[in-house]
Amino acid sequence: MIVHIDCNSFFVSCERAFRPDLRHKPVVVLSNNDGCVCSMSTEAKLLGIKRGDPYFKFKELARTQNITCFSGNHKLYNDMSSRVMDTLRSIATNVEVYSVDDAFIKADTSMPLVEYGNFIKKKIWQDTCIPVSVGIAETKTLSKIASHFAKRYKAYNGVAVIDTTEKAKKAMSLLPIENIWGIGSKLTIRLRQLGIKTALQFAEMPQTMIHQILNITGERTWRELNGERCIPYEREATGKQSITASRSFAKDIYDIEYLSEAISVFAAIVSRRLRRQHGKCTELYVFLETNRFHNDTPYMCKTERTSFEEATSDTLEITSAANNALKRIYKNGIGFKRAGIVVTNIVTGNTWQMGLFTDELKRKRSICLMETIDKINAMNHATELIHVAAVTNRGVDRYVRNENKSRLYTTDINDIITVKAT
DNA sequence: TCTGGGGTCCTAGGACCC
DNA sequence: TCTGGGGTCCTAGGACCC
Repeated sequence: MIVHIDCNSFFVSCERAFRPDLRHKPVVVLSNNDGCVCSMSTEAKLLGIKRGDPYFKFKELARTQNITCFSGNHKLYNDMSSRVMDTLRSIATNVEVYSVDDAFIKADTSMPLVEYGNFIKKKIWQDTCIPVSVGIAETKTLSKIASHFAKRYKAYNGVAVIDTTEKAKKAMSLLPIENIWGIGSKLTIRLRQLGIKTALQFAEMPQTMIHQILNITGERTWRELNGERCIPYEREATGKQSITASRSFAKDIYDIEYLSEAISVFAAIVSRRLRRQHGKCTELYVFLETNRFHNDTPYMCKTERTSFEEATSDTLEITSAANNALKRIYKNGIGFKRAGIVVTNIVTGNTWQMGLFTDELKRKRSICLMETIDKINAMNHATELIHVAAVTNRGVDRYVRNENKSRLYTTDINDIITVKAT
């Protein structure tokens, strides 16, 4: 059996772990730039707040209803996530970390399944103060459905097990298709046009029909609902195949100097992440985007691709290539709301294709320089001590709104929590 | 005034080859 | 006069996820 563990309102729960006074109160965590809702507590949901709602539209409601709003503090959430995953690893040997707030494990236990689920839930709460929902079923897709029910219906007390065909059918008959893992907005529209409304109706569609209207991914979902395991179980997280760094700005940016500085910060971020996974890239995309929500100006997204002759993770090389790409797509007089960098074609390990004219000495020096910079920067969590000259150490944050950020309770010694005796 | 960021996988269609 | 067909590889973009 496969166990799906899903943290409840994860970002909100991370904030609450250090602010127990906020339990049972409406809380939301906003996206970068205090843009829209990323995570909300049930109490906030009951007040009508939905995931993705823009902050400016409910700011007044937040004030009158005493909704606590946090800016995203992703360093904290990532650290809390790794604590949750560590607890899971102490329980099972085959943890698949699926995202920051959910994971799969294979049930390897003699315990009754509901008891096992409760044990996991309790242990994570003990270790991290993060509430989770646990779903157990034959396939990943069904275990996702189980955890969905565990989260939404109080009677389950956070643990739901689907271990018979009858239970699977019952659960699926109550689940709208758009809540199936793998069925997004486009497929929902198409399926609804065919009169398919519930997961059970979808699962009972004839295979010939599935072939006609779905691609291989959709078919896999259909098989999984019918109890056939076909989404592979990936225990070891492999390195990323692409790494992105991007931000929306608080206002439209017209100045190429500003953009260049942001792009240089992104270059440093992706280079560092590349080196952290012992990877090098050969391809780089730089993109600039105008505001999608302005009706008076046309939406525009310009992307420029660059490739490196030899795979690299050198900040200087990536920064310079990214800035050259920026110059090629920048247009004077256009205000850009978002910019970013993506590196792909990542090779990992010590073997990679060398360039024809590689300067061996230069390459060795570059590796040595990057190692040294990483070591020095690792000594200070708050700001980077060493960065490319064009970049201020305020990073991209100077263009980004971040008004209600909580402290780095778990990763910065200066932010560690103080306990008062009463 | 104000609407996120970081990923994966799949596929249609173009480029290219013989 | 008459102008192929089949295969592979690559890539941009779509769809989906959290």
